Amino acid sequence: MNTTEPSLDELIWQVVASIPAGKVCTYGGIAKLCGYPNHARYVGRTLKNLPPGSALPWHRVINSQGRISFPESSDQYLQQRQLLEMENIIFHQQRVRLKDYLWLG
DNA sequence: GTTGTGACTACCA
DNA sequence: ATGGTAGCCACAA
Repeated sequence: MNTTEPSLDELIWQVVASIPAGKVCTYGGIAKLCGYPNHARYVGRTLKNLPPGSALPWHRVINSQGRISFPESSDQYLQQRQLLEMENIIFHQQRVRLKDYLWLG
């Protein structure tokens, strides 16, 4: 039997893909929208497993503190921050104001 | 089966 | 604000 039911990964991809430019969502927020409120870490793992050339706007996913979940010294941090700033998202020190940019679905 | 780990979060001092 | 901690759950070794 081939269940046409989408896997959790596919669900996550779909939700992430629907985050509008200039907005962000948290890992927990993605999980919640997928119907799995306690799977924030799974969202992170799914994004980590994305192929390099993926068209998914993975950079619009940040943590609940409004911070990028990479060490500040890493290339990944810089890349994600740059992509977000390119969408007119403003960083105050090392964080963005979720109040201004959070996408609620 | 157990253990350690992680692109997480909420809570508390 | 900042740092520590417990809870969380799928996965790899």
